Amino acid sequence: MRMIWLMDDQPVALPTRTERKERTRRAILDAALTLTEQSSLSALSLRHVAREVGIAPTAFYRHFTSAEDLGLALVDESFSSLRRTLRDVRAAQPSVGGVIGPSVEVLVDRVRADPEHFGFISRERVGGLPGVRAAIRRELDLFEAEIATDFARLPGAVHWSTDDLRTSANLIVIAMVAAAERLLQGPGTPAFEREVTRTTTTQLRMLSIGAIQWRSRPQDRGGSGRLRATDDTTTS
Amino acid sequence: MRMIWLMDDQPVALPTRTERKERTRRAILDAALTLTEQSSLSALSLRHVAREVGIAPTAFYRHFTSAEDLGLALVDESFSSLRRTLRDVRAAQPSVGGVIGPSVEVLVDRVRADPEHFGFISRERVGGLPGVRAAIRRELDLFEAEIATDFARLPGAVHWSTDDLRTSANLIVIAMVAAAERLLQGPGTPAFEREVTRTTTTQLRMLSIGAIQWRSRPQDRGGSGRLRATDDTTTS
DNA sequence: GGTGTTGGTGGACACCTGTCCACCAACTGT
DNA sequence: ACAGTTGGTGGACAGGTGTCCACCAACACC
Repeated sequence: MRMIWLMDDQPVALPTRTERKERTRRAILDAALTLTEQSSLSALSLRHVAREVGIAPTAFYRHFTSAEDLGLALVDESFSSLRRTLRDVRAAQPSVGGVIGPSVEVLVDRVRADPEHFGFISRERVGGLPGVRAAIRRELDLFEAEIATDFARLPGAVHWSTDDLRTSANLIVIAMVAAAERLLQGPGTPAFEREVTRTTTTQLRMLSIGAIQWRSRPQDRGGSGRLRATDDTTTS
Repeated sequence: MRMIWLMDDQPVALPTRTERKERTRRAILDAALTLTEQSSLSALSLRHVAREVGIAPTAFYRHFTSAEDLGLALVDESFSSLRRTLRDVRAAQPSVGGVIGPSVEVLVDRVRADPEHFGFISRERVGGLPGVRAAIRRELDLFEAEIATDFARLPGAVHWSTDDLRTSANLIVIAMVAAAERLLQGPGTPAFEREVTRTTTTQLRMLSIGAIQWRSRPQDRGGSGRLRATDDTTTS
């Protein structure tokens, strides 16, 4: 920010060039986000965006080379906050069971706080520009891998196959994506949000119970009916 | 079909008017399906469809009142075959565990046999025309309800809460939708299909194990570690 | 055999689309 | 103080869009 002083000694903030560029860049991103709310990025009109922002259509190219470029920026934005928050949550909780509740709550909070970004992700995740779709899948895969790593740290996990780790982590990611979608498509009432939170938590708990049972099976087929303790997964 | 006989006594099939109408209707549906393969229905150009079919743009309105109308017809088409097939599978299998394998195989087969329809569903399920989205959700909800009913028929299910029935059925539907999407986005190789089949089957088995454990909990909290027999869910 | 119905035509309408271009004013680094 | 850089302008381009309209040929029915 560049300061200049007028005659009456009042400092006036004059935005520097890079600041102004960043500002219209933001405006473009925001406009794109609101305009794609009802359709998809591939159907986004560049002129529409320009009109919304208040610039000439061609000025768009000073910031993004294409709609796909814009989309990738939006993907990055959308995930960065969620990724950070969830990582914090998982780092703070020692057990897998303990991490479920807070994780779902974080997800619901983030989606509520920023529906446009998550709506964008949910829409572009399937069908849209291939590059954007790929970027989103990469983020979700990363997320899945982190969950699998968490699982691998569980006591007794050394004997679980890598495949099954990924498979169960995948289902968890799927359930969370589905929860976000339900949240976005349903009414924004607190009651509905609470219901989605409850349902999703239940689903993840069921799942982790099943996963733990499942994996003890291959090396203990036909053994006694006695199963591993599952306290980890029920402590909220 | 109206038959006419030429001089040399060869019967020639002359399509009646309604048959011809039905034929171009089909052509429109097919064209719309291939044209939306890369984008969404809301971005579908009516003129493009007409060109593909080989009719004048305005002739479209003789068959559908709008793009949404077309979309609803496609939703109906897409689900009708799957719904029928899955219902047969579930009717033929007495146990929930036994139904998982065949169900997943049916799903994979149907998706492979008709990727255009399922791609359409997967894309329009989120973001697109609201009416179409609602129709798809209705179909999935119906499917979820049927699964919940199956669960309710399990021995010992009388004590399970309706909510938990729906919650677990919901996750099953979610996992199957996700499987279809993975199948559609990944390579069409048989190896990949087998892997998706295996992964999804595992997920559904884990899930049903977890669900069974879960529900026995509320009325038996703090009991022995002994759990219900789960043979149902492991017999393929 | 005549008549109403109907699937399809083709032109015209007003408007919207992405991208190219020359141009400009003002901020920046020296 | 000056020259270069840069964010933004506005017109023009070739084309694409949905929808309206009058019109037609052929099928269906009585």
